[in-house]
Amino acid sequence: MSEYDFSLIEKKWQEIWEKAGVYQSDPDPQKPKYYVLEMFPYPSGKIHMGHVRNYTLGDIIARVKRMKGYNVLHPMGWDAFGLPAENAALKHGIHPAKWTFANIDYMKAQLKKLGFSYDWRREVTTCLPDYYRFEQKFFIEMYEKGLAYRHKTLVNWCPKDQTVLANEQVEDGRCWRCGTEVEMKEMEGWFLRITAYAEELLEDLKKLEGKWPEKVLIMQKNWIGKSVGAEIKFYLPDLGEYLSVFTTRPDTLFGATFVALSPEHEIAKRLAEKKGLASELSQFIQRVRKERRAIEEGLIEKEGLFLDAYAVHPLTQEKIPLFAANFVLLEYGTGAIMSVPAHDQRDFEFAKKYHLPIKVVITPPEKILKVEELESAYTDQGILINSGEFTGLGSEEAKEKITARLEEIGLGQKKVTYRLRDWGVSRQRYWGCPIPMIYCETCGIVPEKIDNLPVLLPLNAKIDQTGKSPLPDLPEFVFTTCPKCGAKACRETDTFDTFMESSWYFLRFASPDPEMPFRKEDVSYYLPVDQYIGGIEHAILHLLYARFFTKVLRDLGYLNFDEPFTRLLTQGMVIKETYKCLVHGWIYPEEVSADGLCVKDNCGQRVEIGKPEKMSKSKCNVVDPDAMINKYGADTVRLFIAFASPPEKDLEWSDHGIEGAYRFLKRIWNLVETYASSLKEVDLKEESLQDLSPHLLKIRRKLHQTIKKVHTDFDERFHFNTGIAAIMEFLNFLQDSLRELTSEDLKDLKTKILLKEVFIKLLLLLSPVCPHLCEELWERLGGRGLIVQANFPSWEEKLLEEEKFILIVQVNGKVRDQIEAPVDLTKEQALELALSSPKVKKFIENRTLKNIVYVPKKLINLVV
RNA sequence: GCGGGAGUGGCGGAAUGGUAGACGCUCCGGACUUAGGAUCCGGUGGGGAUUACCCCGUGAGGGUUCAAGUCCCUCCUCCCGCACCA
Repeated sequence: MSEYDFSLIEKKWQEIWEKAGVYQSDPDPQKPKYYVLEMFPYPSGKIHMGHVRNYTLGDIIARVKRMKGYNVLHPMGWDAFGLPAENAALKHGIHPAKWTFANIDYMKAQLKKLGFSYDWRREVTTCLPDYYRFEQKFFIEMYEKGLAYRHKTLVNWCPKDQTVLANEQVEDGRCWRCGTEVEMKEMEGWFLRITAYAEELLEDLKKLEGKWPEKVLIMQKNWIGKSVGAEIKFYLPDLGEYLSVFTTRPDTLFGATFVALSPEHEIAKRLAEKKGLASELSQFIQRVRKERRAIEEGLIEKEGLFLDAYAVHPLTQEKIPLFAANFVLLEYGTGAIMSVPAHDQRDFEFAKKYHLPIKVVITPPEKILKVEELESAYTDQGILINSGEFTGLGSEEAKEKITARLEEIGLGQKKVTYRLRDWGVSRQRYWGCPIPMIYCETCGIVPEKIDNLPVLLPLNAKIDQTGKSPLPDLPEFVFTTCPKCGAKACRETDTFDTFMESSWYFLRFASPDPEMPFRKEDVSYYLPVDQYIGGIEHAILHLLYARFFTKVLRDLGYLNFDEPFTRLLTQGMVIKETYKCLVHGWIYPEEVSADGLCVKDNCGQRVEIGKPEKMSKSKCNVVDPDAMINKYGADTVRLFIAFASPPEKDLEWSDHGIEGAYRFLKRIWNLVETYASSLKEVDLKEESLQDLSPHLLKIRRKLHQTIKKVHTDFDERFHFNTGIAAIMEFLNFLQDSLRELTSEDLKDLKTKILLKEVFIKLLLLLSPVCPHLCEELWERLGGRGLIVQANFPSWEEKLLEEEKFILIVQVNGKVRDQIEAPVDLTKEQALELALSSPKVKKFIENRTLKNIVYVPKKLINLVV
């Protein structure tokens, strides 16, 4: 009997599988398809445990579906443009392209070592012109449809990365990538009109209910941020024009005692000009821009600048003052609000500070609200008071009626507003896809001709220490001719946000065609993605953009479906405990002595064990996948990861835990190896498994119960941890049972056939998780063909039925006895059995039996 | 503040309203050994009786039910997301 030599086995089978092309998939209308996709990685250098988890989960699903007869598409690629490549260029003087491709090579080898079942023929690398040329084409088509436009706005600017950031890429006022505080800057850039799809993006979330995590749906919904209300016009006598405000509470209109504008609002600027307040306003603007972050955190009070002007209330004709206020956002609604201090907390605070009138117009039904008693705004709905002819109406009704009145007199209308902003896609970066636009002095903005695509990213550029993009300084890139008039013209030197690439890569996988982005027939066969798997961190950005792209491409005639990802699984993080020394801060586990002291620099301080956190270098709690593969093999790593916790929860890495997984595989290996040679030639005929001895029947029954359980857990629930537990449980049971067999028994053909069935099916069950080990043992057992191409084992429904069961006898709901009984036990028989138990008797004597509840095949409860 | 999720042994985690703690780890004991950090066997929620008996136990408190970790109400704690969005 040989030992479990995982490195030999894994290498052997990886080569055989690759040679045989067992994971290749091509469209086949005769077979049902299943597209399982894991979020492709950024080639950062080497894979981390988060990747291993993500791809292990996807691989198990892919393998199970393959065993279930699906034509499984399971691809992998590289999200290869991005800033880290430029940073590496700066730091190590290596070209971003060289760095990126070296990383891809390395990481690809790592993925191969883990035995993932990818169809590598379909590999997509987004920094290759083969890929990004089509992205340029899509952009031009969007431009021609009015979905892409150039626009000057206040943008989020990261001073360190020297680039613009989308709203989505600003986290807590900091750059999502480098953590530098973000500044506001006015800049021109390209935008995609995602807001045109806001309603559909919101509405279609309903199609994903029950298939995507609820959390993700809610996050998307909030991000889109639909509000229904009214746009209301206030006349400005000073300018002789109207100012529009947006409100969700037109029912509070009579309580409006002032109007507030964003300081950046162009009407604020014009008014200030007229009133001689221009310098005050521009100072105010500068301050607000700078303090924006602090304002949002509530660290700075609400502040305003009185514009020395009044607005006319559309219904009362009252003149109310006009302020530029630091809490009014330019980007939302109309950039101006009607302020109702009695019923909005922000307006309330502002009114208190500037001693503005507060007018109560909504009151709860129980008690009339009085201004003097207000300590904060009353923001609930209620009954209208002090509202002219609308007094007495409920809020909901009043919203309708007041809006209708405004519409009649032409001073307002119903209005829907979204929080979602258009997607700014320009980045002042080098390592990205060039934006295929040209600026011509006579023709203006002209898209590059489709035939001239791709606009190649020049690879001869040098990144210098300023970190700025070298593209504007490359004359051979910048200077070109106008596609329209042929005159000298300049290219756009910005590149696309890398989220552009990840917004359609899943389509390219289905059909990596050199001539077109994808063949329509391939995409309509494979798409949408049946199961998408990735981290929750992409709940908004990537998933929203990909949904948007899908809808745009549908409207451009490329696709015939609305949503790209039918089901979504967001896996939890891989976390590990941390160690903290008072002197050294975070330290490595190796730096902690057995008695819990820090041994770094002989420091000797007590070490605190921190709670588990996401693996990171700075916290010294990273576990390197390579090291684990070398120590235990890919199968063990995969097994531990799948077993340690359910997919959507965080997984705590445990050095002891992986030992346990390794132990389990060695047990399987030793067990199957013990019998392999004697069973290899045995012909597995299921028909000869009738009339088994009770002992063998018990084994067979347990096997079939396990198959069913694993099927449910692996194929329906995606709870791999419990499925694996069931396999472990079966192994424990099997070893106990085998111990009872004599050497005579083992010579019996029937026994041998049964054992062959047991081992063959056991290996099949485990094979999606540990394919290498199972393939090797499958071969040694004389399994037919390759296990990775075998079908999922079936189970016999009638075998699941036991003849006997353990009757739980409860008295008043408490378990008092357990009695073995036949499954067809009637209620009367159960009662008789229960009453005959001395343990039960003890609890019911001297009491009257009031009720008997019998649950067949389970329990009987005697109520006394 | 709003929204979502979670609180179960020493730990990770199991339980269509029906035996709480499957499975794994840890720890303890034993076997085999020159040795074992290998392997195998047994035990391992708490308390008490110590043979096979009882009591308590799923964040806290109520409720529904023959029966509650699971359903309902109130509260507490933790994690995550959003947050001056008018």
